[in-house]
Amino acid sequence: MCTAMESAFSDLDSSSCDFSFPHTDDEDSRGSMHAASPASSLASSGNAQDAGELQQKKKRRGRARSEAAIHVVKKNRRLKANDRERNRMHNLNDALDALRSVLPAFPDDTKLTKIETLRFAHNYIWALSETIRIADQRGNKARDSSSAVSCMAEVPSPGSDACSWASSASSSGSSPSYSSSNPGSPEAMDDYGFLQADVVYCYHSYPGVY
DNA sequence: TAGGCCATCTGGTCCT
DNA sequence: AGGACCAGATGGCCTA
Repeated sequence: MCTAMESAFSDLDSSSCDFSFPHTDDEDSRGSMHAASPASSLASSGNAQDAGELQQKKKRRGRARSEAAIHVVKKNRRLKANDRERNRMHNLNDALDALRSVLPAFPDDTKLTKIETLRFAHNYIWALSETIRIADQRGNKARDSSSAVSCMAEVPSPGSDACSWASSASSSGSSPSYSSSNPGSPEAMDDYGFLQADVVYCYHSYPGVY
């Protein structure tokens, strides 16, 4: 948006602050800067009052210049901070994209919003955890009864059709409600129509969310 | 046109 | 002092 402005300021540092000053008292006094030589000649003429005024002018000019320099330094710092903040948000968005990529996809290919991505991931992780837990339970039972258990990985792999798995997931469009309750509670999953207590999923593979 | 989502800017606070 | 993080403000874009 303000790249031109950024580039304009990006290579500014405190050492290069003598130009590009905003409008200041200094500017107003620049006219008198050029008129300084006559003034100095006046001072050298022995007029003590004029000499005092000249000193005052010099002081004012110096103060204005340093204020302007501070202003530019501050502006430069702000622009650098803006740049960092932009990068930080880009990184955050990249992480969100990475998260989206390992979540089951919806058939209509609508990109999940940020909040949806986080909530979906929250539920998805819970579902996978439940899968493991239930599979473990089944495994123990199977061992006890010496019968083989065939596991079907029903939890969709990343990028697969989430709706075949979470049938009602898209029923609320792209704005699924979110249960802030304990992820371990079944009602937390109901929003997406995920795992029900009587449904057994076998853990197949963990998506590589980082 | 209102509302939702998003990117960006900004100032404040905390941490190293 | 400078960077990271955060939350509020603002404006643009899109959709119902």
